[in-house]
Amino acid sequence: MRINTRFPVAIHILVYIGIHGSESTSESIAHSVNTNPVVVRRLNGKLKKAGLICIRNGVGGTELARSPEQITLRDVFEAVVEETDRLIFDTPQRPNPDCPIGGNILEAITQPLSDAQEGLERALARYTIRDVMDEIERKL
Amino acid sequence: MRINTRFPVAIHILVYIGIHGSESTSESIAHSVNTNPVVVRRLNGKLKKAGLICIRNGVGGTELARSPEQITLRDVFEAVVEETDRLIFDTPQRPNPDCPIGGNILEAITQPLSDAQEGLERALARYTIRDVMDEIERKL
DNA sequence: AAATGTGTAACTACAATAGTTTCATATGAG
DNA sequence: CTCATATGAAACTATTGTAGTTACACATTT
Repeated sequence: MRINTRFPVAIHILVYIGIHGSESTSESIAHSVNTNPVVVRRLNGKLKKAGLICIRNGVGGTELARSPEQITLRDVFEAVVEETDRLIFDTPQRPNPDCPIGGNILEAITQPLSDAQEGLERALARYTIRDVMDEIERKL
Repeated sequence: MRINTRFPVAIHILVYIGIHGSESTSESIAHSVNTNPVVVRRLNGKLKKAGLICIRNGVGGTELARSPEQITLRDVFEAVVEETDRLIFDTPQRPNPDCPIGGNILEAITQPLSDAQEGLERALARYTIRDVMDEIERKL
């Protein structure tokens, strides 16, 4: 598999910003995630690029670019998953092209694999950052 | 991400066996996949354990344990995905437990993540090894 | 100008895993 | 029975992805 911890951490970051507002610096977020501020900044860069957060350079601080109920987990997923591994399944490097099966297998499984990913993303689209925030507040 | 190439290769193996029948040895399959026979044997072990194929020890050879239209890609997925990474998303090692968010985030995202995986597997369940075989034969 | 936070590059450390080698074991053919 | 051949499994290497870290230039407010 290729999905890594970036996705759950990105959710964590957005929830943190959703709760703490513009006080949120990469330092304070990193403290909650229990990681290095640079790791947070790298993810913040992706979230910003995806239009999910606004970052104030210089003085620092971060805000959600839209309300938490308008940010779905699918949005987050698409923000942090690299272009290169948009497909969560790796396909083997190079099946034998001289074999009728090896030469066609990759194309033959394209549809099922992209269906699978679509199924996953559709499920994620049913949850928002607000839902996660509520779930956390419910436990406090 | 954690899903690796095992899943696509496992599909390849089953399609190969479906087409070539009991002639299929780890050697001949490996040739089609363009990998090492031991890699194939490792996967075969999982497929056998999952009841998808029968392996003849000693003399060698492999067969599907049931007809290709009765083997869904979900069956294959579940056969090759390790128990330890049943969840395709990693969760970060250890968010800060002293932070209200860090201490509850993992639980709060459990449901969405398992929904996502269920969505993925449900999509895979709609395809069988037969479908992939047909798709390949259509291209020949 | 000083203080503080972000952006980014470069590097290290670690983990997962594909690939490989090797050999014991199982099975059928001669 | 013995030989040839295939599988099963252990052990090891090489590669790759990535989290973590360090360091520093740049931006912005006071």
